[in-house]
This record gives sequence, C-alpha cells and structure tokens, in this order.
Amino acid sequence: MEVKDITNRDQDFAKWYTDVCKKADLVDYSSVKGSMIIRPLGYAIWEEMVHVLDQKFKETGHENVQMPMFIPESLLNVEKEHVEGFAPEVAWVTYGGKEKLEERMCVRPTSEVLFCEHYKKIIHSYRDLPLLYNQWCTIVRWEKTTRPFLRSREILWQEGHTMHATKEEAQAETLQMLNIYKNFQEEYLAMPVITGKKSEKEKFAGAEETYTIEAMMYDGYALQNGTSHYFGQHFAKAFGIEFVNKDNKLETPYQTSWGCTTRMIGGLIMTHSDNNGLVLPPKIAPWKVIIIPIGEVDEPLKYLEQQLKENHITYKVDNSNKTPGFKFAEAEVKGYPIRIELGARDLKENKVTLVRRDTLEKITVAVAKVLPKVKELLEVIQQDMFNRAKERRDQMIYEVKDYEELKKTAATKPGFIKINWCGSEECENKIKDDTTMKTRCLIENEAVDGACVVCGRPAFTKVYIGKQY
RNA sequence: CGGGAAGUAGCACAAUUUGGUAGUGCACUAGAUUUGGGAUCUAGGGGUCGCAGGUUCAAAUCCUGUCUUCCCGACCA
Repeated sequence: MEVKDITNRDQDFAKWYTDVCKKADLVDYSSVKGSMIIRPLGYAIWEEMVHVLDQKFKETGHENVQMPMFIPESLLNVEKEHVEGFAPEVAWVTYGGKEKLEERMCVRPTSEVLFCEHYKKIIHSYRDLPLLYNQWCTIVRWEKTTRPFLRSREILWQEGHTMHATKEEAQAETLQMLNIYKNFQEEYLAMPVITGKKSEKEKFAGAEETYTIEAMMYDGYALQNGTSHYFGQHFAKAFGIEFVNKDNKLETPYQTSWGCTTRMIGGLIMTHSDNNGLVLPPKIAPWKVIIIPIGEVDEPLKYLEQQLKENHITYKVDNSNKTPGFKFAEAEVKGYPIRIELGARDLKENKVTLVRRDTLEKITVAVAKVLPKVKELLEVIQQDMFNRAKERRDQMIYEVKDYEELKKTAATKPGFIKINWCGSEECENKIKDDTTMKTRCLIENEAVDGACVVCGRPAFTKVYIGKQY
C-alpha cells in the first residue's frame, strides 16, 4: 500500500482500511450506534495479543482482577483533573429496573477511581505494597464519531493498576510496562514504535507523567497504541490512601496505570496490509498456515497436517468447494502468513508450492523440505515485515528548523516532524491551529540544537509532532 | 457539535434529471459439468425503495421534516 499524495488521503485511505476490515471479516457494524461487533478472526487476533501480554504481565508479578463496571458519580468526582478529563465522554446509568437511582452511575471510562476506593480498604502497611493488578475488560467512552478498532464507544482493553511504597519504584514500574508494550509491538506485531513522555497538554487526566507508544500508519498519521502513566500521589491523596512505613509513620503511596486496546489490531492493518487484504505478522496470526488442497491429495495432506501439529504450528485447511483461484484470493484477504498449495500436479514431481503473504512470492520445495521451510519462512517474514515498516517510518520522519518549513512540510509530506521546542502550550496550540498536528512525545535521548521552531525562545527539548487518529 | 456526501435485496450499485409494472452484478438454493489465480450452464428464492408527513389519478422519483451511516474538523486509546 503506497500513499502517494497526502491531499488524496481522505476518502481513499479510509475506504481501503474499512474494506480490509470488512473483507477479512474482522468486524461487523452493530445496530447499536457507535459500537462494533468483533467477528471470530478479529477476536482470534486479539486473543493472541492477550495471550502474550498476559504472560508478560504475570512474569512481572501482576495479578488479574475484575472491578465493577459502574462508577457512582460521587466516586468519579473525587479527583478533580480526572473527572474534568473524562466527564464529557462518559455514559450515565440513571435507572435500575423501574427505580430511578438516587445517585447516577457512569459506565467506567477507565478504572482508576474504582481501584483507588479498593486500595483504601486493603492498604495498611508497607508490607501490603506493592499491589500489582491488571484487568481485562470493556470500558465505555461516548465518542462522537467511530471507526472500526481505532475508535469505538465500547473499548476492549487491558488496564494495569499498581501501588508502590516509593516514588522510584512506581516510576520504574511505569517505564517497565512501557517497555513491555514497546517490545511486544515491535517483536510480535512487527510495528516499529516511538516511545516517550507526553507533553503537559497531552497527558492523561490526573497523571503526573504519561508515557506513550506511538506508531506511524501508512498515511503518516500517528496511532497512540498504548500508554503508561505515573500518577505520583495525586489520586492517593484525593482518596486518602495511606500506609504505615517501617518507622511506624504514615505515608502516601505512589500509583501507576497502563493500558492498551484492540486499537492495536487497527494499527496492524494500517502498518502491514495491502491492496489484496490483510497481512498478519506470523507471531500474532492465529493460524500461521493455510493449506489449499487441489485434487486428490488425502495422504500427503494427512502427513503435512501431522507434521504441523507435532511442531505446534497452527494451520487451517480450506476444504470448501470453491475453485483454487478463489481460495488463493481468500487466503490473501484473510492474511495467513504462509499459504501451502498442496496440488496433485506438484506432488507427482514430489513438490509443494508455498506462498508468502507479505511478498506474494511463490516458493517450490520438495515434500520433505516443507516443514523446515515453513519454520524458516515464519521467522523471515516476521523480520522482513518489521524491517520494511521501520524503513518506511524512518523515511517519513522529517526534521525542520524553521516555522515556514514546518508548515510546508506538514501540508505536503505525510509523517512526523521533529522540532526543537520551548515547551510552552502556546506553541503547541499554534502548531495545532496551523497544521492540525499535535505533539506526539518528547525526545529524551537527543540534545537540543537550536531555538524553538515556533517562537524562537530557547528550546528545552526535541519533540515529535504529527497528525493523529 | 460544525462542514460535506449518501441511504433501493445479505453486499455493491442502476433506475430519480423528465413521476407511470423495482432492475443488474455478486452472494444464496437445486442440478449438471468443472477445479494450479476469484469457474460455466440451467432453474429458483429474496425488496412495503431509511422513516414520517405532504403534493398527485399515480411517488423510489417532487416538497418538508426526521433518523442513520460515511468522510473532514473538534474530542479521545
């Protein structure tokens, strides 16, 4: 998928995206406005993500819990910045059966306050800390406009919530989880991502620091694919959470939260897929291989299936009564990383045809070599997909030193722009008014080499800016 | 919530300009022939034209209102 012209992005790219989702049968539109139905293939991809992430969370000491779905208004109101950030987009429940509720409740837009209320009950001593919790659940944010996976009213996600005795430990947790997300997305989703701190203006409502994972889509737009927040003691103080330390003195604990959603599926599509349909990285594809039998091939099929099973390579067999051509096209629409064309004609010569989904390259191998070749290809495809995505992204990051150049680049070249920045919200707003771009994240490991591109005052950091989903 | 576009069969669309029996392709059902890049033939089933009013002998078509969807913007993961 090549995006040639940023001005042409609008309808064509959006249409391509929704087409891929629909044709691959990842998603369907619900009669409930703003909500989507995740179809079996879409859900299977999510389950793969859940499986890997959940394992990583557990390896780092986290436990899964389930909190309530409803938040009483008074509870949401406890932390001022938080409620101001979320109140505009929550859904309210006002009736229970026929009874009008004395106090209305919102459907959780995120669960910080629910966790805090719970923490208050269970934290007494430094011995109770740290608390490392996670929950897999659905949240509701009343978005005005929606798009499959990228923005919907019901969001299927994971939210981690932790409490620590010290600031250092909480900050380390925030960064640890950020890195887990980054590694997961790069290693499993083959999506190169940029991580860093959000500006004051862009950070989470109630957080002291928000770290973000930013991926770049084909069209140069940014997709925020996860966040990790350090809250300091904001919520803990608002909720009156305290613990007794080793010296028998009262202290307030330090809090983090971090989350990522099915939006990653959208990111996957807009990073890898092409005009033939979905392209899934092998490590996250629910089925690594699709076998398409052509003609009478019962015995070799059995043999191949057995080999794949023994090696724990997930696969599907397309036994439908369609023509081979139809099945090939269908396999591409659905994004199976490797297609095996198991045909009587090839088998006469003791051969099998493999096809890479990412490059559509056809590879003919001897029957005995199929399994090692599949294993090799799964690794090669994964690596190649990441490399291609990274190369494309890097080519779409520009550095500018002058405001006119910034405006011109923003208008003509899709992608991120790297600038020196003074740190003021005033300059952020000016950039947004002129270009619709926002700051993505601060760049920590690069020294400033000039004045603020917008106002000319001394810069304090470099920052990426970009348009976003 | 501002600006644009569109709603006709499961899907994609035509018919609307000029009011007059609701159509095509894909999909679906049955049978036959096919099978290495989206098969062919035959025979079928499926629509109160988004909804509500109005104009008219007559409305998918004209008018008014309304709802929904999509795109851009704002907001957000």
